[in-house]
Amino acid sequence: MDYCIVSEIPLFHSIGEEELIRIFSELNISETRFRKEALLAMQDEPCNRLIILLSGSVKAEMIDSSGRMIKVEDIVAPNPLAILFLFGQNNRFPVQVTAREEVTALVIPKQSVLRMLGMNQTLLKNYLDISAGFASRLSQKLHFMSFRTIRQKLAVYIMKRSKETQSDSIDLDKTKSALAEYFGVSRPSLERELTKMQLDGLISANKKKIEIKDKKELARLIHL
Amino acid sequence: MDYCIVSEIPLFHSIGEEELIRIFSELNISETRFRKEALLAMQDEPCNRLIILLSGSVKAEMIDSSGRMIKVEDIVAPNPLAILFLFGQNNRFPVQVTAREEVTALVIPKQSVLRMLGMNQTLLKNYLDISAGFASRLSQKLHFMSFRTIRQKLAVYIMKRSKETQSDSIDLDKTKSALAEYFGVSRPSLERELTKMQLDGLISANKKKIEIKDKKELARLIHL
DNA sequence: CTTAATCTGTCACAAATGTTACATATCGAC
DNA sequence: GTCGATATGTAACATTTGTGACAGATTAAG
Repeated sequence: MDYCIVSEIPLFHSIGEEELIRIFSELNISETRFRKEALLAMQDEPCNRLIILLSGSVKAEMIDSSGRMIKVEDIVAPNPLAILFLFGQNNRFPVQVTAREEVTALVIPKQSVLRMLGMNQTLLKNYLDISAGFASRLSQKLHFMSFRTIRQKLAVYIMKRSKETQSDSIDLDKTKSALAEYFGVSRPSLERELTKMQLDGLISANKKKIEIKDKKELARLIHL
Repeated sequence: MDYCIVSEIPLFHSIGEEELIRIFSELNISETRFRKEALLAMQDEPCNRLIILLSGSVKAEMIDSSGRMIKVEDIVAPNPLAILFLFGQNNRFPVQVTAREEVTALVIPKQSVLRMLGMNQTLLKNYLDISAGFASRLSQKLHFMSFRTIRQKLAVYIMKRSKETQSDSIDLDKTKSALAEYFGVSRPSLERELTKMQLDGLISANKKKIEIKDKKELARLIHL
């Protein structure tokens, strides 16, 4: 295994090469390759190993018993998957994970993860930081979902993106269909609201670019 | 501090008295008392300590800048609070935490938590298990919110409660107003849907008691 | 460049939900 | 019990959102 690649993994940040080799040598860690469309984990399967992507990307989906899929998230290297659900009482994968392309991944059994975290304080801190990051995004999404109207959700989304890029003009990274899905609303409804907001002079939207025209009103929308 | 009380705390489960005393003696841990309505943590305040309730209970609320409150959760002793957000980059309390009654709590600085987790494998496992439990509930609530219609949400809620009590008849513990708030819908809309579901023969609702009449159809609603 | 697939913008219409209002019922303090 | 506060049940009406459909635009593959 290549130290250059492994040291890029957030979980192993700031850990020296010798220390890393020592840790790896003591544990049962394997590198596995998955083809496109291969299953890395099935929904409801016991979550007994940590999977960290080394290259490629996967999609996580929820399947209900009627077979309908709900896309949950995309995960790209070098991130871990389902790190929040590795431990716990009845820990099962909440989603099905499929390779979107050729994927290589590190697979570490749960027991080894536990030992590993006890071996190195920095590693432990990394693990906790990464977990907190995921938890924070989960919680943010929940907060986001609590906004009632599409207009409010758009306001939140636009203001957040604008803050991130320090600009009154934002570029959509996802397609509008994906955005509608993320919002949990239908695509035409999202389009309609974008159009209305443009008519109302709140924003100016063109293709994948949105410009903020009335920051005050957008802020007001969010705060009730 | 009393070992009997401390050993009831999930985080310290299965840890012997001497070991616990050793751990506590090395760390900076304090016991604090809060009066009713006292603030244990403010929203957006840096989350630099772990707070574990020893007795009493608190409520966690989100406040937007218009002052509107969204009740998030009640936490009772002997549970920890905001354990998921203790670490991470820009870790702040996502909610405001207020004592619902007289409360005593263990307060452990973040650095001490880190050291503590490195000192004892069982403690580490407990911590990770507890975190996973919270993450799992968060994820479940998100899944719950993703159901579109009020009827679906009611179906999920009723079926879940029915499973918990092993009975086709459930009692509401909250008022219907509170339930509506939890669902993120208006009270009259919730009432209307309950009435409709009764007319459709799915349930029979009276005061705070709901009986399941058509389990098959309720299950179908959930799975699309 | 051509073609097929996907994404985008826009309708008209249906369905779900919110709002406001009011009457009644229930609960708690006294 | 009385009384005020809160919870419940219901209605008419307004608003928001979903659905299905369509044509044009954009993108990716060949």
